Amino acid sequence: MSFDREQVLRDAADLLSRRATASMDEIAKAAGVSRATLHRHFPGRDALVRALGVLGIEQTEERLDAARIEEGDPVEAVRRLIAEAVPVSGFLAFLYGENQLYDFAEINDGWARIDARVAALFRRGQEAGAFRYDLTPAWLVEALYALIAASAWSVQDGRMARLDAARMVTDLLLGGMLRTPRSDS
Amino acid sequence: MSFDREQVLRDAADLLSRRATASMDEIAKAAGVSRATLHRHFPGRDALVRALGVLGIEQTEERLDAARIEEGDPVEAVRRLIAEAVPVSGFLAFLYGENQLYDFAEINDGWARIDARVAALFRRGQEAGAFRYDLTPAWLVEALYALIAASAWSVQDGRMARLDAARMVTDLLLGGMLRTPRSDS
DNA sequence: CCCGGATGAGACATTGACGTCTCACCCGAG
DNA sequence: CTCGGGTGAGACGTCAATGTCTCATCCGGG
Repeated sequence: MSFDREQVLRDAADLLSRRATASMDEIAKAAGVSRATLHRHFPGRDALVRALGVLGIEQTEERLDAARIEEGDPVEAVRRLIAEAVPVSGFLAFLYGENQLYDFAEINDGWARIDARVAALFRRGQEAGAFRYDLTPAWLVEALYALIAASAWSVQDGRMARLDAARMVTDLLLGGMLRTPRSDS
Repeated sequence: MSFDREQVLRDAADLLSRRATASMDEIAKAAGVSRATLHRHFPGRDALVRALGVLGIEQTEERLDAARIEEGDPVEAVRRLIAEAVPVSGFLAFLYGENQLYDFAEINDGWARIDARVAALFRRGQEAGAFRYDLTPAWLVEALYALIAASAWSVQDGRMARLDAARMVTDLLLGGMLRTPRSDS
């Protein structure tokens, strides 16, 4: 049995995003390793959470890059963003829910960078006249994370098919954000 | 100094919905009472959480009743629902985030009742042709809770004005749910 | 096959949070 | 003013989770 660091962190994120109170023993079990092994690789809860945060930020930023959210039509950019974000929704759910729990500068910085990029996309869409003006970019960012996290949990609980997650989030979020004659009234 | 049970529970819900790991000491401080007093009224964490859950379910059901979500135009019923839910968003955020943590039958039953009522409203809206067919009622219920919780946290963090919360949630959620020529394509 | 590194299981010490309790003080009613 | 109930502060005992460590076993490379 060898230690797959990334898979362990992924499993930990999934569990901790649902149960922040999970013990190290429970996390180890969920990840399929022994507590001693978990401890050898992450010497304490803080170290585990830091590693989770760092990897989550890294992967999310990679996905934002892959989605090229700064380019092209903002509506299509949001579609690409969600399509890229959903496979790392476990990490995003952890980061979104847990950034209140731990005060690590590098995670806060990373989260702020991601926030800024996503908010800039929403602002760009407003300036291009595609998105509603009356929903603030800050709220749209918050809503994006909340819906992605919710979709991750629905998939985890078997209430949504994994293949449907991106479409459900996209349709609901974009449907709400798009500027229409109705939304301008 | 007298003990305002409901205010203490409200403060506890606000804290616990953000930090499920908060200690009883931290909860007591957030509620402005001593740990001993908190303990006298809620003899342990379980008792506190049970009381939170029961009060949260009770108040949410009262709000659903007040919103009369089973009556009238489904679009207007969703508006009323959100307007009534936002003032208890702290409890809802707690219930939504924490029903994974504790296994109390009465809270689970209450949550299931609320879920069923809200899902029935979304189904009614679909049958009336007002809401999209391609977003499942289960997803819409999930999204509703996620957005209400997100709005509560935004208000708590000072990123949204309390007075804007209901409108932000309503506009985004309804905008995404309403059936339009575009959504039918 | 051998060897070395990694892992799992579990024993045991440590620790922070919790539970329990006491006492001084406060507050409101009579 | 007195009295009784409630509260805050804090001391102290308890305990589950964590940290530390050992040892047997496994696995992969040479």
